[in-house]
Amino acid sequence: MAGPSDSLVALFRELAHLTVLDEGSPASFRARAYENAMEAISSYRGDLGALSEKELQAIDGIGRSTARKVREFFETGTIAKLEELRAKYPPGLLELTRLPGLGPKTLLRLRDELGVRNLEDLQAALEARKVRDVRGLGAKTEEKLLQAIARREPTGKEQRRPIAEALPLARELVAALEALPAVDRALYCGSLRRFRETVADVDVVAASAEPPAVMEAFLAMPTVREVVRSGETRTSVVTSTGLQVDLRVVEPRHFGAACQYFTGSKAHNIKLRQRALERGWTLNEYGLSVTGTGKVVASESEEAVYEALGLAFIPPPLREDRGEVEAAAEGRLPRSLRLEDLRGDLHVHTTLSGDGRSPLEDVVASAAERGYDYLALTDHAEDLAFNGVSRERLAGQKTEIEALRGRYPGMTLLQGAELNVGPDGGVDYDEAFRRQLDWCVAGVHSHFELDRDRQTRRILAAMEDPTVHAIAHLTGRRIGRRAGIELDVDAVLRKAAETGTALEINSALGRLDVASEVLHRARDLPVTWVVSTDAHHVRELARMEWGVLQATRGWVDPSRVANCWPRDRFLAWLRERPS
DNA sequence: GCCGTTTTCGGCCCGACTGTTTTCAGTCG
Repeated sequence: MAGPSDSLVALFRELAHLTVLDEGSPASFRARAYENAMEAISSYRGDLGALSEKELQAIDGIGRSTARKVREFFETGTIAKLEELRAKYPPGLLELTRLPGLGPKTLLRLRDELGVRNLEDLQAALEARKVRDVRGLGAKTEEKLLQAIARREPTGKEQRRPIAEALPLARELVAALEALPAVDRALYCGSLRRFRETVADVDVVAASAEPPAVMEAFLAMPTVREVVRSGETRTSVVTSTGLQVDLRVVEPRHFGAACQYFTGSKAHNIKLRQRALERGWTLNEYGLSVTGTGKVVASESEEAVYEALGLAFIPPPLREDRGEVEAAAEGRLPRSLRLEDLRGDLHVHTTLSGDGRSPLEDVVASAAERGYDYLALTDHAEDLAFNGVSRERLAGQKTEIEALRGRYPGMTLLQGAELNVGPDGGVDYDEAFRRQLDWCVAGVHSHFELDRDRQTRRILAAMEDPTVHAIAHLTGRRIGRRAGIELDVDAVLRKAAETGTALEINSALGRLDVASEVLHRARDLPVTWVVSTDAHHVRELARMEWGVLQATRGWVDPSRVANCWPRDRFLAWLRERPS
């Protein structure tokens, strides 16, 4: 959803980055204020450009200075302060801040004392062994920086990885750790547990009474390619895929506090620690304790930490400092979705689709095993190259479904299709044929290159079609591989509220489409959602758990999720739709 | 730079690891 506020957010991100360098401090309060402003800007629903300086200042996280910069941006297209910093710290120098191990203080000292202005300068200084002459730096630092430069491209933390890549690895590692006799429990934390769509690294916490044994076994795991650093309780490695993994080993009695701590986000934890301080306590990875005496208030479970702080338990996907701490304090957190809330799956394929891998019978049997009350079969409609299904074959499937209905009386089977949204919003077959189907989802599978206006009109047109019940994977993005179509998201959300057309939350890890930012943006709008797996194989029916986390992250209330409704209500909703 | 107030300046979160120190600063998460 590219719009003016997105470029504004990007400018503040750059401002924060440059300010850390300018002040020579990663803990710069000014930089943090810019980051808070970023959050305030991106979560503001409305036209920021229409607000006066005074109105801007009324927004939490925006003060006099930021308000002025926002106005400046809308009036001139830029921010003078940013231009000034850009001139002071050219891109070549800025690039060096991405080198692991090189912080702002050292970088500025290298610039002032050795005249380092870019990567080439630094490399030359390192090779000439001049860096060791700078006070506070030595031969080891030279070695470390040379290595950091050498492996700059493929590994390390510069490149965020899609969740679809990191999550399976994290699960394997956790399972391998839990299989160790020395390990009580293990859990992946960090941004992965918060269910961010990309991650810079994987954080794993393990509970053990014998940390050295765990570290030794961890370092010996086959996936470990390189050891970044290793201590008694904390170790960082790079895996064979280039992903960094940080393992923290704690005593079992500290497990909950450690998981809380390492799950973050940073901003969420800062809020929590402030709350602890107000109560005369200190919160760290070992627990919540009384400042001074060290008497433990809570440490064994995350639940206990939140409870002691007077907060409802905050599910990890919500921990982004988007107002969840305040909401938890006031008892108005959204009721999070649970897997068992889902009463049916409304987007699944069978072998009828060219890319489906499980036959109809198996798909229906698996859905029944999951205890679903209803299931919609949605094979690809005819316009999709290779994989699409003709009217005749769809009619044949209807007969098969009819026969299966007798065998699964407890589950309502809906015959549907996944329609293709054409460049102008038209969909497959003809209206009379589509009306014979029980349930249609419509999604974008082509023409990703159209401009934002046309894409928006295209989606709005599909939503107005009375035979379209839901829009599948709204943008068509593949995380880390293909950007989705650009859309005026607010217009789409308004249309969804107006027409009652549901928006799908696609559970495939590579999609997670609708994005959580958009879900969050819609939190107070009367939009109907469906959480679907888009399964092409029976094992992919299990993806529903990811859709649940995605919805949670987006503050989606289960009362607005159509496939959380009991069958009677769901079917009544289907019948009621205007046509 | 924001916030809040005992209104206009002071506070703003915490610890491990590393490398360079002679007691700690810088970086990272």
